[in-house]
Amino acid sequence: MPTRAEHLASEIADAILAGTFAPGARLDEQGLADRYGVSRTPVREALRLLGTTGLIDIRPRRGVTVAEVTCEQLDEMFVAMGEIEATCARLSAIGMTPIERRRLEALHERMGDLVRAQNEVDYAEANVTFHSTIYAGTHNSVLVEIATNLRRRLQPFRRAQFRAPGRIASSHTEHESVVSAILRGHAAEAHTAMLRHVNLVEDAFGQVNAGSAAKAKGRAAKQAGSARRE
Amino acid sequence: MPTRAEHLASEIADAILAGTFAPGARLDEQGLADRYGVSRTPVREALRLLGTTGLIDIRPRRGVTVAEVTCEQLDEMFVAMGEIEATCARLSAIGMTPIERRRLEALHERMGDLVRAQNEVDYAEANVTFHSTIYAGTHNSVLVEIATNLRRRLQPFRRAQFRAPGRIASSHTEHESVVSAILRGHAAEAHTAMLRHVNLVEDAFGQVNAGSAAKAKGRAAKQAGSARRE
DNA sequence: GGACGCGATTTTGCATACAATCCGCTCAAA
DNA sequence: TTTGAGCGGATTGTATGCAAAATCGCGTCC
Repeated sequence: MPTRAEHLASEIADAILAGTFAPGARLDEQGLADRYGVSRTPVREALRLLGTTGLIDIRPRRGVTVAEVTCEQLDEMFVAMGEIEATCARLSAIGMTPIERRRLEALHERMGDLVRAQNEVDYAEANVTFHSTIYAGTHNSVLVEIATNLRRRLQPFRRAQFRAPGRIASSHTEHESVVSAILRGHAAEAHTAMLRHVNLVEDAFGQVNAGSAAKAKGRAAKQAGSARRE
Repeated sequence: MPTRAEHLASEIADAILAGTFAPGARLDEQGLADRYGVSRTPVREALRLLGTTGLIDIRPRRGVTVAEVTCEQLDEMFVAMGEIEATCARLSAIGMTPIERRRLEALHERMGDLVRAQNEVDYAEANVTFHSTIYAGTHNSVLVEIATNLRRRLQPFRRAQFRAPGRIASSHTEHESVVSAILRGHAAEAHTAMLRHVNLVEDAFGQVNAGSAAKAKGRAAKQAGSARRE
C-alpha cells in the first residue's frame, strides 16, 4: 500500500499534466492540503518527491510553482531524449537476446496492423511499449531509468504527436529502419535510425503546434507548455 | 542560505561516501536527528532528497538504509556512464564553440604537465574539470545533469582509480585521442575514443580492487562497495 | 509622480505530539 | 525442536503548533 505522500505525488503530477495547475502557478502547501484533505506534512513530502522530476520548481523559503518549460529547455530535452534512445537502440542491436528480438519484431508487425486500421489510440499505446522494449533491450537498468524518466517528462508535449495527418504511418516506417537494424545486429545503423526517428517526432510536435509554437520559438520567456493547449 | 534539510542531505551524503555509514546500514530518523541536533522533520526531508540519488534505499514504512550496490548494478552504471560520456564527446565534437575547444585544449595541456610532475592529486581534480568541460560542450543542460549525477554516484568507486601505477599517464593518453577528435570535429571518433576511455577507467577500478573485486564479480549478493574498502 | 522603507500578513521551515505499522520476542502447541 | 500466534517495543507516517522569512500594502520622502 502506498503512503499518503506518494499517492499525493502522483495525484498532483496528474493534475499538472492534465493542466489543472497551469505552468507557473503557485502551489501553496496549505491550499493543496485543504484540497486533498490531508495535513501539510504529506503535501510537503509529495512536493519534494516531485521536485526531482522536473515537473515543479522548488525554491527554498519561496514556495513551489509548476515548472515553466521554455522552448530552449524543451529542445534540449528532445535532443537528450534522441541521444539516449539512439544509445538504447545501439545497445539493443548488440545485446538483445533472440527472444527479445523476436518479440520486438512481433510488436512491430502488430503495429503495422494498427497503422493499416488507422487506429491511432492503440498505436500510441503500442508505441510506448515499442520504445520501452528497446530500453529493456540494453539490459541496463540505469539507462532504462534515465530513458523512462525523460520520456515521462516529455509526455505532456507529445499528446498530439499522432494527430498530424500521416504521422502514424511515417512513424511506422521509421520504426521499420530501427527494427531492421536491431534485428540484423547493426549497431551504428540502429543508432542513426533511432536518432532520426526521435528528431522527426520532435518535428511532428512542432507541426501540430505549428502557428503558435513556431512563433514562440523566438521568444525566450514564452513557455512551451502553453503552445500545446492552444 | 541553504535550508537545514538541504544542508543535512549533503552532510549525510558525505558521511555515506566517506564510509561513516556502511552500505546496508540502517538510517533511523531519530538517530540522525540526535546526531545532527535537529528534529526528525528536516531529517526526513533530507532522506527523501537523497532517495532519488540512488545513494540510499527508501522502503515505505520500513525505514531507509544505505544503498547496497551490487557488482551488476555497478557494472551497469559504468556502462551507462560510458555511453553518456561518449554521447557528450560526440556532441562536443559537433557543437563546441572555438573558445570552448581552445579551453579544452589548454586544460588538456595543463594536465600533461601534471602527468610529467606525477601530481596525481591535482590531476584527479583536473580530470573532473576535463569531463565536466565535455559535458558542458553539449550545450544541453539535460545531458549535463544526467552525466553529473551518474558521475557523482560513481564517485565512491573511483577513489583509487589513479593509484594503479601508470594509470595517470594512460588516462592522459586516452584523453589525447578524445581531445584530438573533438578539436577536429570528428564526431564518431570522439564517441569511440571516449567510450574506450571510460571502459579503461572501469578496468583500472577493477585492477585496484583486484583480488576481492574480481572474485566478488561472481557472487550476486556480494555488494561492490565493500570491495573499495578492503 | 515615483521610489524607497517599514510594518502586517501570508507562507514556509522546523519542532513536537499522536497514530499506525512493523519487527522481534515470548510462549505454547504440534 | 520447530512453527505459529500474540503481544510489546521501536520506528515510521501524519497532524498540529510555533517561529522565522518572504511578500504585499501603505505611507513617507525625494
